[in-house]
Amino acid sequence: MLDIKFIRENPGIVKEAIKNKGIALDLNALLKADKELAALRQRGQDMATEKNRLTLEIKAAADKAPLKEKARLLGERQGKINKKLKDTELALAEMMALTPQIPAPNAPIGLTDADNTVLRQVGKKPDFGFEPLDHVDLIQRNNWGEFGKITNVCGTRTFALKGSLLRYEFALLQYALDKLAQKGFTTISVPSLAMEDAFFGSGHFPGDKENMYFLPKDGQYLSGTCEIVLNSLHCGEILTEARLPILYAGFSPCFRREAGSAGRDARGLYRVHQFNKVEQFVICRNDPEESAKWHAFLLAGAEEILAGLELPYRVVECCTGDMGAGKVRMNDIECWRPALQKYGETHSCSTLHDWQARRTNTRYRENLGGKVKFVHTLNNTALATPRIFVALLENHQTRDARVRIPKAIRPFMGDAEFL
RNA sequence: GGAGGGGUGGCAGAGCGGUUGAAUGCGGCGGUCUUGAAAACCGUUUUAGGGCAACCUAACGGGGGUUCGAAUCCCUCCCCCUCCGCCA
Repeated sequence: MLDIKFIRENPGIVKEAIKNKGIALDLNALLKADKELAALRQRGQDMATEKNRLTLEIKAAADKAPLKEKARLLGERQGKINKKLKDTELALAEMMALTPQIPAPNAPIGLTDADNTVLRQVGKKPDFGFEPLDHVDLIQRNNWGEFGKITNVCGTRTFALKGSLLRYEFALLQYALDKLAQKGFTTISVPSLAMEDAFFGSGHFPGDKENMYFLPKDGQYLSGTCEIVLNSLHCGEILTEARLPILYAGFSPCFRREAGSAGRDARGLYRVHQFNKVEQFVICRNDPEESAKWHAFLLAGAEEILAGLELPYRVVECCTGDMGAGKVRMNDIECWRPALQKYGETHSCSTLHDWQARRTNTRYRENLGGKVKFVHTLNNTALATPRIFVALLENHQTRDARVRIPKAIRPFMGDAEFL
């Protein structure tokens, strides 16, 4: 969500962003509703002033009846205006919710990930000297998981991990949490259940509703990332500047319906309905330079984790259409998948400036001058399981279908060298 | 699931139909005093929209209603707390 004043003053810039992000929003209709609303507000306010004046007169008057009747009639007219005002407000709010953040000038322009550009490639792709197995074969050979029966019991895109692979999952999550704690993050586990407002606040609603599991008896949704909850942790608050930045390393199980991706990545652990994720989340001062600094910090955090996992990866600059409505900038990290001979997304680092903060009404008071401003928010994956297993198992496999554990993880795995 | 009690400014906590946008205390900010600090004292301190300004309007968990007038009464939803029941 953008500032209405910014939209009034920069309709051209906003129209450009709407076009480049492929958003279905008629900005002219929005501006028209905004004008209508201003006029209605003025009329409503004038009537309220008059009504307040009458009310005081009634209180003082000896004969209240004629004044009361006058006030009642005014109230009727007021009701009509207020109805119109509410309708217009609602229509405007719906359009405002769709207004996109302005993408950074250096973001590639394009509507699909085909227009993303590769920033850098890191690490050496493994040269096996044999035909590598894919992660599903490795799991089945070692009896590390279950893909067949479990889907009969639990549905599509579900899985079970067994034995050392299950232990590996906990080790990796612990590794990521420890790493972030060392970097100054507050580690925090949050519920996967959340109420609608949180999904609106993060920007996942109204657009991405189809991708959320809904629990109709309770009116709650299952979130696909703990960003949704972390983003609302300070909603409605006015923080002191001294409290910023707030760094959260969040953990939660994540749920995604994967609506619209039927048949895609159907094999294995890459795209599943339920997974676990450690997420980096930053709340900072309203300052683009400050945001840029934390963006680099979050990206570096993910890359340090991948370095510890000894995985080859590349960093991608996402184009306008791929980054999502709220984002200024988005960098995906894609890890190498030897079996498919291609890269697959494992991390996503985003700068949103005050776009989410406006939706959650999260603000802070500046030290100097005491001005109240919206905070900036950023987020990046730290580590998501089981998706990371795709790269981890395939890249570290041996000729005899064993899997090597990266040195950094061995302390969490009883110092074992192999799974 | 059953019974009850609550949600008010940065925080604590009054108000329970009419100058209450809101007492009081704490905290914050400015000042007096002091070599400096503390203490004490004085002043100041919600947010949002409109207006050059004086000022006007709105907001006491969300939404709706009653009334000339609602933080205060009614309805409804959400959240928190206590007790009972059930439960990992």
